[in-house]
Amino acid sequence: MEATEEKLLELYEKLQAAYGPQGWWPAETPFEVMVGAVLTQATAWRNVERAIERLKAAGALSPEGMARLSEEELEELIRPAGFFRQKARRLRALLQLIERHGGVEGLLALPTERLRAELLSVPGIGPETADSILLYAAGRPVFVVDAYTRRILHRLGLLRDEKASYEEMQELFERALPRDPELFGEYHALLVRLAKEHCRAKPRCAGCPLAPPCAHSTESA
DNA sequence: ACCCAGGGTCATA
DNA sequence: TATGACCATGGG
Repeated sequence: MEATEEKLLELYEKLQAAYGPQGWWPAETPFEVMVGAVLTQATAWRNVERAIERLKAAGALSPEGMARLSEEELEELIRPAGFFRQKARRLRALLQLIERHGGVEGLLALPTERLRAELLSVPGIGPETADSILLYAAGRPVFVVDAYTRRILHRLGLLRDEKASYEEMQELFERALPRDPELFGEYHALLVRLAKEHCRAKPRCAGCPLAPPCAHSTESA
């Protein structure tokens, strides 16, 4: 096994030992995961929770319930999540994809590659949002890459070229790790946790579970 | 008052 | 291909 792959496994074990299970994705249904995946784009999860709660209270946290809303009503409900006009459009486009496949179950039953392509065809759903849905709603062994992932890999010196694409980084993880959706889900959540816990902590590296050089430090190793 | 969140799209060059 | 502007709310 290559050195990089071993380090990715080591990192996972360290994070897991430090933080334990993260229990992602916090949602009761696959549809709720999909909605949350759109709402959380460039948005603090706290604000997404408010929006989700409002949708739930309005009976709009199901495809049927959401379909009953006008675009303006949907906008108003999700307002706390920010970018609410864009996101209302994106949710409605996602809803149409779901309806075209006879419901959430039908859509999520598609083969992984096909499902990914269908999700990416929805305006406003990019690689990370699509993969979050594949992993956390459909339970597929797909690794979710985000800005934190790139930053941390870079700091740890695990990125060959600085300009690795999303898919290249994804392949890196998917090659290094056992193809287990449970593990992928925890790993991604742990990377987010690491960033949240310590990136803005003061003092900066207090309690960081990683050996120095600290993975999230902006200073070069 | 500034910075940034569990991104993605579109217009320029 | 590669930057920048834009979307918008809420907390540090």
